[in-house]
Amino acid sequence: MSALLQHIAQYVSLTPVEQQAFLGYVSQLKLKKKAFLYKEGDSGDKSAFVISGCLRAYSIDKNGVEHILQFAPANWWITDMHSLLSGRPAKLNIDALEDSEVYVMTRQQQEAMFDAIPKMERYFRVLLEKSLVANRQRVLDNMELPARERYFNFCKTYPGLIHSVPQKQIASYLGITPEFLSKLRAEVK
Amino acid sequence: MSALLQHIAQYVSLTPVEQQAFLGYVSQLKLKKKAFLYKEGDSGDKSAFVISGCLRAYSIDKNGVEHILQFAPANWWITDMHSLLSGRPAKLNIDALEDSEVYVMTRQQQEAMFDAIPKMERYFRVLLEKSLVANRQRVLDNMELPARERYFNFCKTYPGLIHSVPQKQIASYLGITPEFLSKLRAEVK
DNA sequence: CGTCTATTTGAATGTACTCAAAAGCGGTGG
DNA sequence: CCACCGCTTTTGAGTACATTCAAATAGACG
Repeated sequence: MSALLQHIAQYVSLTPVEQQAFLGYVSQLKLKKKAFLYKEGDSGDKSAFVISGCLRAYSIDKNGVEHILQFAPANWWITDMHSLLSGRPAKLNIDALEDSEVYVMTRQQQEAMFDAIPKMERYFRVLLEKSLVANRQRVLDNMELPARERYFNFCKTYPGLIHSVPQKQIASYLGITPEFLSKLRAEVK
Repeated sequence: MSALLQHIAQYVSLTPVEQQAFLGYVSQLKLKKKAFLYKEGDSGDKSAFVISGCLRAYSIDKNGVEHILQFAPANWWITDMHSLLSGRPAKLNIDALEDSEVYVMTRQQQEAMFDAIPKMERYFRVLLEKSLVANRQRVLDNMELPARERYFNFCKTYPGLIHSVPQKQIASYLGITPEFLSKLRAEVK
């Protein structure tokens, strides 16, 4: 059974017919390491559910520095939500950190899907609630904690990622420079 | 007609019967300036929709410093979503910046309401999408922009708040000290 | 009015950044 | 299979943005 249907089943119970119908609104896609789902300026009207592998969403600031907004390991959704809602070109880049397999759903498909399977409103409503909690906590952490403690928190929260993604990218997620993260790590040892 | 029903009508159309039913799940409350909806440690199992006035949600860090996570002027929802979802005691404080009037809905009422009026899933799903966009942008802004530009952005985004809330609190929202905000403002003039 | 809080200003400090260079590591091709 | 190339990580020195602490001034509210 599809990893996505299993994930959905944690939040709402769909009938077999609804499950089949749902799968009609998504398509499957393989992304090689470093391949993009989309880049800044592209359409960005889709979201992806990661079956295996890991994606990331990041922006590039006016000095050319990358800032990672989100990592998406297996069973996570990832999208440039601003672009998805507004229909405007993406401001984020989304690419694969390793060979990955994802489901893709366009905003059009999603909207049609909501009309066809109203129960799915709840699934996304609940996921959005959880995302919002995590993002708000991240805002607070950035205000309350020094980089050192944000790094410790990251290690606790994403133990899997620490060994699979370059430090440079963890620094980028934490909002600090790779040099500074290196120094933090040095003083811990 | 209630400000809340008007707000809902922007996203989903309820029948008069559903509207009446909906009002059965909320209660109205007046908050004097500085009165709390709840404090850290309290139950926090409710959200509020601001009819008039303005509320704020903030946490207090281990040094006793306040960090404002959200302002809620008229027509905004505000809650400690983490507490709301987990059922655990609030980590945020929510109080009124001025005399305010709000609708209050407990999580229990909300869940019963979702079962009774499934259309309302969409209303909250859409609001959550918008909140998430705003929060993710805030995370990025904190990483990409110096305090000076975050302040300018704030002025553009919340022109109404600048004149009605103390600078101290704007600094707290921006993640800087009131002294530093004062210096930023001085060098602009 | 008088008191309490918010804001301003200044000096000293600290956390994190920039720039530069060296060392480590991984992948790729000869 | 090893050598080389490019990218990541480390280390160091100098710098900048923002904080802390302190004191003076200005404002708001009873």
